[in-house]
This record gives sequence, C-alpha cells and structure tokens, in this order.
Amino acid sequence: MAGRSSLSSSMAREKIKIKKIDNITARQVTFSKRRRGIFKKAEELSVLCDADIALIIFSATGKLFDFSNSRMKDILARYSAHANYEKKEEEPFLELQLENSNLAKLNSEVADKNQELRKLRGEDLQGVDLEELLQLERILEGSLSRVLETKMIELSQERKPALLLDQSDTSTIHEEGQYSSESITNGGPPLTEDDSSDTSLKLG
Amino acid sequence: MAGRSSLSSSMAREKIKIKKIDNITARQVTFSKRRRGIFKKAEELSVLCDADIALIIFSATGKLFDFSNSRMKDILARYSAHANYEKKEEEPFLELQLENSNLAKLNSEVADKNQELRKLRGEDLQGVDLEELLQLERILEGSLSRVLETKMIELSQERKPALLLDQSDTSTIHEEGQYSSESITNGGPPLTEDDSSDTSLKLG
DNA sequence: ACCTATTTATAAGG
DNA sequence: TCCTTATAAATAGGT
Repeated sequence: MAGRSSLSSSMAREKIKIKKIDNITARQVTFSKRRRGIFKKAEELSVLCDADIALIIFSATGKLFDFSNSRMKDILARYSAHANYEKKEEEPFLELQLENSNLAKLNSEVADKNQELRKLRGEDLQGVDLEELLQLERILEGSLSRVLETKMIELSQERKPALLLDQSDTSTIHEEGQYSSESITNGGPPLTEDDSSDTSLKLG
Repeated sequence: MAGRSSLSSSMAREKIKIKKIDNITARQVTFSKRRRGIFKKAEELSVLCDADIALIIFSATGKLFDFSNSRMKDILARYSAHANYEKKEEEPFLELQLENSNLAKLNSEVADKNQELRKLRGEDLQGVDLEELLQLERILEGSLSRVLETKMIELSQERKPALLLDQSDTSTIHEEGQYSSESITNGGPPLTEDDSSDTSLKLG
C-alpha cells in the first residue's frame, strides 16, 4: 500500500523508519539497547550453530564495542586469509596482516575527514556538483538552526542566576572515551574447538 | 528460574535452549535464518545510530559471511589500532608494535576530526559553550553563503536538471564453493555519497 | 532503569 | 530454500 518496499522494520510502540535517528539522546538510547540485542544474537548464533563470530562496533562517538566467541585475532586472521584467497590475483587484502596498511588507512581517513570538513566550511566547493551543493545546503541549514537553538538555550540559562545550588553537572555529555572499549568474549566451546593455549602470534 | 544466568531465550513455536543444535539439518536451517536476522540487525544499528560495524561469521562448515557498513578493512584497521592502544603493555595485537604511537596519534586525530564534523553538522552541541557556539554560527553562515553562491553560479551555467540521486545499497554477494563468502557492504562518505564504484571488494 | 504495547524474529512443519 | 503460523524476543516511547 504505502509506497516503499518494506524498508520499515523494527520494534514496538511504534514502527520506526530505518534512518539515522536525529535526536542525540534517543540515538544513544537506541544504540545501547540494540547493541545489547545484537551482541546477544551473536552469542546465541555462535552457540546454537557452532559458528565463529567477530562483531566489532564503533559508536558514532568512536567508542569501541566488540564480541567474539573465540579469540578475535584468530577470526580476523581467518577472515584475512579468506579475503586474500578470494582476491589473491589482486592485491593482498590485509596484507600479511593489517600492519602497515593501518597507517596508510588512517592517513587517508584523516585526509577524507579533512576534505569533508573543508566542504562543510565552504572552503572547497570547486568541483562540487549541484546535487551535492543542495545536500550541503540542507546540512548547513539544519546545523545552523540547531546551533542557534542551542545558543538561545544557553543564553536564557546564563541570564538566570543559578536558582538551585550548583548541581555538579546536570547534563554531562557522554564521556566520549576515545579509547575506552567494552568487550565480551567467550572462550572455549564444549565440543570442538580445542583451543590450545598459545601465546604465539601467527600473524606477525 | 532456571539455574544459570538466563540461558533460556529465543523465538517461537517453542522456546529452545541456547545450546549447540545436534541435528545437522536443523542447525543449518537455524544458521541461515539467524544469520539473516543478525545481518539485518547490524545494518539497522549502523543506520539508526551512525555506527561503524564489522560482522564476520564463519559457519561450522567454514563458510564465510560478513557485513560491514563501511569498508571492512577500515574498520578492522581501526579495531587493530584500538586494540593495540589498549594493550600495548601486553602483546601487540594484530600489529607489530612498530607504529603504535603513530597509530594512536592518527587514531585520536580521526576521533577529533569526527567530533569536529559532528559539531559542524550540529549533531553534538551539548556541552559546547557559548563562545564556541557563536564561532560555529559564524562558520556555518559563511559556509552557507558560499554554498549558495556556488549553487547560483552553477545554476546559471548548467541547465541540467538535477538528476535523481539513487542510493542503491551496494550489497555484494558472492558464492563460490568452499571458500565462498557473502558480503554486504553499504558504504560511503556521509557527505558525498558516491559509492557507485565497485561491486566487489576493492581493497587497498 | 523499568514498563508494556507493538513490532520482529523465528521454531516447527509443509 | 521458501511459506505459514504460533509464540518468544526485541524494543520505541513513556515514566
């Protein structure tokens, strides 16, 4: 009936559209809930079907969460091997490992981010086509309105003398631990997997 | 109340115990269904919450399935950097310890850029003080005016109607016997959204 | 964090 | 693997 193919989906109280959640608080709440959900699903799948799973999640704020039913590095090594096998004709995937590609990768990532920043600052609009300009315009307008709104809120708060005592910090933003991470790792499956404890890194 | 921590769980018609499924056929059927389910969950989470996700699954028979909302390699590199940073005291994770400091540095640089991008998009304004808000406002207004100016120029020069931008989800599925793998990859820079290029894993 | 009305996911069976 | 159906889980919105 409605136009779209079933792009909808989700849960309860109300069906939501699978589109980035605008409200930051709501997004974080949903992130927490769904993160727990998917980790649980990952664990169940690994147990029920004797599968090896690696699940890595970086939140929008850069926080890391990961799950693996066996040693993460083993699974990534297997993945790397597979990837290499599939495209051995071309360039080796994760190389022998991920090693030096990390630097290059991160470097180009920084470069990409910088270009995005320049565009958002209107500094690099030369080769930008109309479509992207319109998109940029929408983004900037939305951003500006949110900035103005936030400014108004802060201005109105600043005016008032502190009513109550200074509550330490009402709305402490999420920590944004740049390097914090939460990991869930289950070790040895009962039947198969004889995980001979090795400290040797086969990757290096 | 069963004894352990909630080991019960699951789905329908009958509650099943989360334990390896003995019947091979049943296990494969469940694997297929749940695999699809978790991939869907992963994609939804990445879209809803703007998270970067890597999900790698090896079936009991060794078949590989993977999902990533951006380039798998990028995420694994980030993961590696994180892991190295966190446990640099111990064994170097997937990395030779050579570039630890550089990696950490770059990684935090990426985090910084991301935060700056979020601010410019008006997504992360909680905790931003008035002064910075005003600065943001100036930047955005300047940017917006340059975008508008550029748009006007292009409009006057090109008469092309804006073509529809179709965002087809780049999902790739390959199957090839023993080493087949299924990959679903959605990707693309937030701004540009030009992920047209490849239908296959392009590494590098 | 907890509640709960709804939407999803999915175990069985065809 | 797909379809259907009954039931278990996950979860959006609100408190």
